[in-house]
Amino acid sequence: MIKILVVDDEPQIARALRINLSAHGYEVATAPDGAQALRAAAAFVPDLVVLDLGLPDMDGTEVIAGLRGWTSAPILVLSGRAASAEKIAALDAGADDYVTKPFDIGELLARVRAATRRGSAGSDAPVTVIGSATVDLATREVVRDGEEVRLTKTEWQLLEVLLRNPGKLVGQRELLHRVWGPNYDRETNYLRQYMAQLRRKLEADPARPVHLLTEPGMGYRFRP
Amino acid sequence: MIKILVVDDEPQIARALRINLSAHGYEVATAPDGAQALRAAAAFVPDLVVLDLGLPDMDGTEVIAGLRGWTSAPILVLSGRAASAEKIAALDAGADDYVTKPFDIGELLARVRAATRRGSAGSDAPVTVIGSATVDLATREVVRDGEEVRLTKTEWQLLEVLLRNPGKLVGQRELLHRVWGPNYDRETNYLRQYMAQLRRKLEADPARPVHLLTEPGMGYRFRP
DNA sequence: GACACCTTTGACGCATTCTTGATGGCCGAC
DNA sequence: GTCGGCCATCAAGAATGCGTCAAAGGTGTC
Repeated sequence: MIKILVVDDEPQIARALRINLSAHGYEVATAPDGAQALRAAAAFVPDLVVLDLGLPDMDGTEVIAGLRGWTSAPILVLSGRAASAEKIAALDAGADDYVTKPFDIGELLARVRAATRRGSAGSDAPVTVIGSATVDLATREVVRDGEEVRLTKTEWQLLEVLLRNPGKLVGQRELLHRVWGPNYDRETNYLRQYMAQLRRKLEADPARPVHLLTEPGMGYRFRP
Repeated sequence: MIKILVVDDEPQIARALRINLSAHGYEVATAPDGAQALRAAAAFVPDLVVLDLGLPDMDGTEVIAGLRGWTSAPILVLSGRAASAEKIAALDAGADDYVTKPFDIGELLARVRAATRRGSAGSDAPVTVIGSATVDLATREVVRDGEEVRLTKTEWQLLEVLLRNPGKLVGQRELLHRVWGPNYDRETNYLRQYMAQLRRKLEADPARPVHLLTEPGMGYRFRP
């Protein structure tokens, strides 16, 4: 299910959005201010963020920057201000769309559809092959030599980040941030522990990995 | 260069858009109606389409459908009609954004940036060629004569600073500052050590570098 | 409450990398 | 011609980071 994080300090709007989005099959979480939004995003890992710019504690562009530091999920900005300068600042900070209040809920839903459609169409490769194993990120299933392989929640999260960036080096800080949250940036021993488990479950020779590679001092890389 | 196709039947608007987009470094083609737009898109293969919905010959959604049949380039719709139903129809037909006229040109440019940023995020290739080696800063990969070359963290940091300033002289103090931090401004021996390693790994003849050049007493320079 | 499973921590051997020192070549200054 | 500064190269010890094993909390289930 597509996960959406709604950030708005006005309870009525947040509630209305939650109801409408839920009714259309999205999984919704809400946050009332910038700090909680960043924390919720780290825990919830949304596929899209609906962000009200008029938050009490932080500037909207700061929240965008905080999100863009580790996620590329679409950000749809809501704002009462229609000034072009505001829109430009938000879009250039990393937002994907900008809607001025009052907004039509149908239009907002259409923009959400447009944003998620693009996000999932481009880089979604639901099934990945790692040696003799087949990983399906959509159904959360791993089959290896005909046998089903069980992965824990943490193992899935870690594997998913790597698989969604095929061939690309993913920094250890980024991995820790996206799997364990912002407060675990230094716990590289977690990475060692879980990478070893993934290799044991997926690689033909766990001691000599071919697809889940270590880049010492920097991070890890999935090579197709 | 990023290519944009502008589709508008009003010559003034088409001209204004062409001038503004060209001034910002885009390559622009224009088409005055739907039929020519589809033909121009096939020939021009744009990275983004700015599409006016009020075309004389075809309905806007038809044009969108015609484009979506074979390209996933972002489509940014312009329209004089602000009705939500229109917007929803266009977005669900495959458009990525919808701007109502009259529009602010700065905002349009920001939306163009946002759309192209997302599109190019996946396939952006900031690859640099050093002799027979190919350096990809995004994926942190170096391939030389078909073989993969491994660089350490420090080597990457040093190389990245040089590659991001192609042709430019980078002072030794700046290099030391950016790679090792503010307390190493005088340790020029580090630079010698690591420049030698980089040349050994990248240059055809490490003793006679062609791309990673020393400027005695000043710093180093990457020549493409 | 007992059990199984997952997560979190700690410790150790090992390989690689970083740091440091020493040597020799090139070039301009004197 | 000699000297001193700057650079390239080589060769160590020191430090860091990784993989692995093992075991202590935590959590949910039966």
